[in-house]
Amino acid sequence: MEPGPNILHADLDAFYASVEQLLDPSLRGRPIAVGGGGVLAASYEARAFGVHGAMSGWRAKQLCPDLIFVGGHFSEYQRLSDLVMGVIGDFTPLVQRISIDEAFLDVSGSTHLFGSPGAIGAAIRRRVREEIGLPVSIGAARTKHLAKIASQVAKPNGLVVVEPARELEFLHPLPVGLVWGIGPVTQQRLADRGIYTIGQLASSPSDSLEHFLGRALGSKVGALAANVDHRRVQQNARAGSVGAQSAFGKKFPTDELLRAVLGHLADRVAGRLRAKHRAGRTVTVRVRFAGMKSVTRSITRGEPVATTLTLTETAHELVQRALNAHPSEATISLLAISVSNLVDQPVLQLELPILPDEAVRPGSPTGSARWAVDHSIDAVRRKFGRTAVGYAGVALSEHGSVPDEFRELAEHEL
DNA sequence: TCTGGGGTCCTAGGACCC
DNA sequence: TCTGGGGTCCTAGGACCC
Repeated sequence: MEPGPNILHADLDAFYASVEQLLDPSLRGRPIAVGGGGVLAASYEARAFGVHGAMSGWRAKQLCPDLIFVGGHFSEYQRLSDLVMGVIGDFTPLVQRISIDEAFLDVSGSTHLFGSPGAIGAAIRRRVREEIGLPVSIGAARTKHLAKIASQVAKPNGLVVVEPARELEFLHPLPVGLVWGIGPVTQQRLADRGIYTIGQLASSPSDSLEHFLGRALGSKVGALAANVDHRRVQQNARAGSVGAQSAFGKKFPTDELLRAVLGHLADRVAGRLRAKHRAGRTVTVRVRFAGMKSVTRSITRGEPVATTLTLTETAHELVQRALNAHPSEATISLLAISVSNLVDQPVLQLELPILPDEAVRPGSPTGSARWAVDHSIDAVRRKFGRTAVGYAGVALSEHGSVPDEFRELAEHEL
């Protein structure tokens, strides 16, 4: 007996923009973009004009002169997303939240209570629309991969159930770009070989697929074509890295610039690590040069890092290394810091005399003093907000055009 | 098409150990 | 002394996703 299409993928439609239209009824039915200088999210009315995320504001205005720009209501996004997840949680405890606007559900244990997967999908959509006021699209299938493709096909504001007997029939006419893991580069490579649909992909010899797609993607595609996707819906996986980046146009990498930007980035990253009671052994920096070419440098240490000063210093050394290796590049346009190889950093450890990242420099605080300073700053910020206090040259630096509240909340755009 | 920010996963080469 | 294979970790780059 065949298992039913018990995996659901729920995806909120144009999430940020839909929230803005919910909050301000005068925006409903009109082309809007969330963001100031650039478009972070566009309503479907705006997308009809070709406006999409990651587009500059003036370009969007060119395409759609009536476009209305609105600022973002960030805490509302999180609150409404939590409400939606709450509705979903009424139907099954097996929920894997992938991002602020997207989740997988396994309803195999719920069908005896709520009916078929299709009925559950319809009920979720109805409740989210009536109780919260947001459109959500849902795909249902036997596997996560297929359910996600189904929800993309269902957009906007639809429901698509892929019955097990009709999986290949559903899949084969669809464009290869819907396959998870096939982006613009691979899509172009496939197009060069005359492959545009998933059906064409499935019927090309698997060894040649692996040859030019790479083994990992090749076997993934093979598994999709053969409908053997064994990934389960998993609850709450923890992040494996924490990072931040800042783009600032072309600038000369003066020591002043490096200190200001890296200080700001390290402050964000280390603060988030501490908030999660985590620390990381590997520090990676990325430097992007004027021509969009970028390089990375990383170092892995014995002791995990979570203090702002140590992270700033480590990042500075790594960036210096990257710059030294490319003496012909005069200007840079982006800096990034990421910390990975994360370990738990129990609060208990804050009181031990020997503490992580004990790198000591003349005239600067020791490791334990750094922890103490960071935690005082964290505490004040929790009470009075981020800008209340910070390291000199960090709190007041205004590098990067994107306000901090916009960061961390990327919405997908298709 | 002039490009924002936070992540994941994979590959390949080299160092090092057994 | 030389050679070899396997495993693990680190580093750098790239593609992709939301």
